[in-house]
Amino acid sequence: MPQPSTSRKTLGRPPRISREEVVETARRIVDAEGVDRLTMRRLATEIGSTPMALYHHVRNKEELLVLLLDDHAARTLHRPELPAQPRERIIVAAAAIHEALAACPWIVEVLTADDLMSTSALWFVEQIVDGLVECGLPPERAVHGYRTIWYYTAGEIVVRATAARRRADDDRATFRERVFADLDPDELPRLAQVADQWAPLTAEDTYVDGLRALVDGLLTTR
Amino acid sequence: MPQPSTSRKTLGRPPRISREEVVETARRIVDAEGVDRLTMRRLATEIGSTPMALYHHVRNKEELLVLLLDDHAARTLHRPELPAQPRERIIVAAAAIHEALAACPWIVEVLTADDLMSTSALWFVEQIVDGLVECGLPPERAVHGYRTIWYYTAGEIVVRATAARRRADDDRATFRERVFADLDPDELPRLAQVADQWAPLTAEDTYVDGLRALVDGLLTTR
DNA sequence: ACCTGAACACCGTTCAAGT
DNA sequence: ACCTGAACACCGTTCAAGT
Repeated sequence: MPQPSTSRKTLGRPPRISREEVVETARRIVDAEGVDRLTMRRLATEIGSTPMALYHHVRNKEELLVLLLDDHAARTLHRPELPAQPRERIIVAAAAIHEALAACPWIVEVLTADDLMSTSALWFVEQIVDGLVECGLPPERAVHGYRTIWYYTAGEIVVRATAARRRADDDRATFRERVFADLDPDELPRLAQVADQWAPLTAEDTYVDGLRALVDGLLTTR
Repeated sequence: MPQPSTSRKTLGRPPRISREEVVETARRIVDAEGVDRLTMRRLATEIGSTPMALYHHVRNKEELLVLLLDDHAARTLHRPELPAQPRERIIVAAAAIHEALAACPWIVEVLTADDLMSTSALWFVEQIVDGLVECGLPPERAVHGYRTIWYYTAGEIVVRATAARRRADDDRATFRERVFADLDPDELPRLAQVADQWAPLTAEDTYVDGLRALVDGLLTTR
C-alpha cells in the first residue's frame, strides 16, 4: 500500500509531482469550471501524469477535497481587527468565516464536515467561544453557542449555494411560483399574504441580521 | 422525448410500472442500504425492469430524490397540537420539521434545496411565519425570520449527518483529537480550556436550545 | 404509450509491473 | 520511492428499435 508522501529523507526515485502541485492544480480546475469537473482523471491529465500517480500524494478524492478547503481557508481567512466589545467580536469572527466560505460555493461538498473545518479557522472559533464566555456564558454553554452559530452559518451557505446551483441549470424556480399560485389563502393565509414578496425577500442577504439575532438570543438569560 | 407519465386517458401499451412503484421501491432501497446505494440501475433490477423504463416515470435521478423527500415528508410530517402562545408555536412547528428530517439523514443530498422543501411542509412554514407576525414582527421580517430558522435547522441536520457518515467509515475523528492535542494554550486559551469536553459537548443534542435562543433573538427589538 | 438492448461517455480505485 | 498501463466494477443518460 503506497503511503501519502512522508517527509522522511529516503532514497529512491525522485518525485515528479508534489502534493502542493496536486492541490494547486485541483484548485485551478475548481475555480475555473466548478467542483463537478474535478475528477481524478481530469486532474491527472492537467498535471501531465496518470490518475494513479495522484494516489501517492493524497489518500483519495475525499482527502483531496478537504485539502482544498484547508488551502482556501489558509488563503482567504485573514484575521480582521477585532472590536473590544465581546459581543461584537463574536459577530465579526463569525462573519469573517462566513464571508470566506461563501466566496467558494463548491465548498458545500466538503464543508458539511463537522465543527472544526480547518486549522486556519481555529483562531476564529477561539474568538467566538471567548466572546461568549466574556459575555457571561459558562464554557460549556459557550461551546454549544459556538455550535449553534456554526449550524446557522453552514446552513446559510449550503442552502444558498444549492439554490443557486439549481437556478443555474433547471427550471425549479418555477416550482415555487406554482406553489404560491396554488396556495389556498384560507388554509395558509400568511403565506398567501407574503406570496409575491417571497422571491425578493429570499434573495436578500440577511446573514448578519440573523447572526445578531442568534447571538442576542444566546446571551439572553432565560 | 418521453414525457413523465401524464394522467391523460390515452390509449397505447398499458403501463407495467407506475411512478408510485418507482418511488416506493426507491424508498425501500434507501431505508435499507442508504442513499449511496440507490442507482437507477439497481432500482431497475429491484423493480424487475430496465434503467430506461424509469425515465418514463421520473425525469432523472434528481427528480427522483425530490420525490423521495416529498414522500418522506408526507409520510412523517404529522401536524402536532399547537400551543396557543405564538412563540411556543414557532418552536413546536420548527422542531417538528427538524424531527422529521433528522430521521432520514440521507436527506442531506436533497434537502439543501431551498426554503420550501415540500408542499407537505407548507403548513409548518405558515405556523412559523404566522407565529412571528403574531409576536409583532412585520411580515417581511417574519419571512426573514423563517429563513433564519430554516438555515439553522438545515445546517444542524447537514452538519450532523455528514459528521456521522464520516465517523462511520474513517478515522477522521482522530483529526479532532490531534488538533486539540497540538493546541497552543497561549494562542488559543479558550479552546485549550474546553479541549477535553469538546467531544461530549458536541455529541449533545442542543437543537431546541439553539432554536429557542434564535427565536428569542429574532423577537427582541434591537 | 410504454418498454428494451445496446451503447456512449464517463467515474474512483486496485493490481501488478516497471524504473 | 515513485510512477505507469491495464483492468475492475461501476455510474447516469441517450438513441433507435420493438410491441
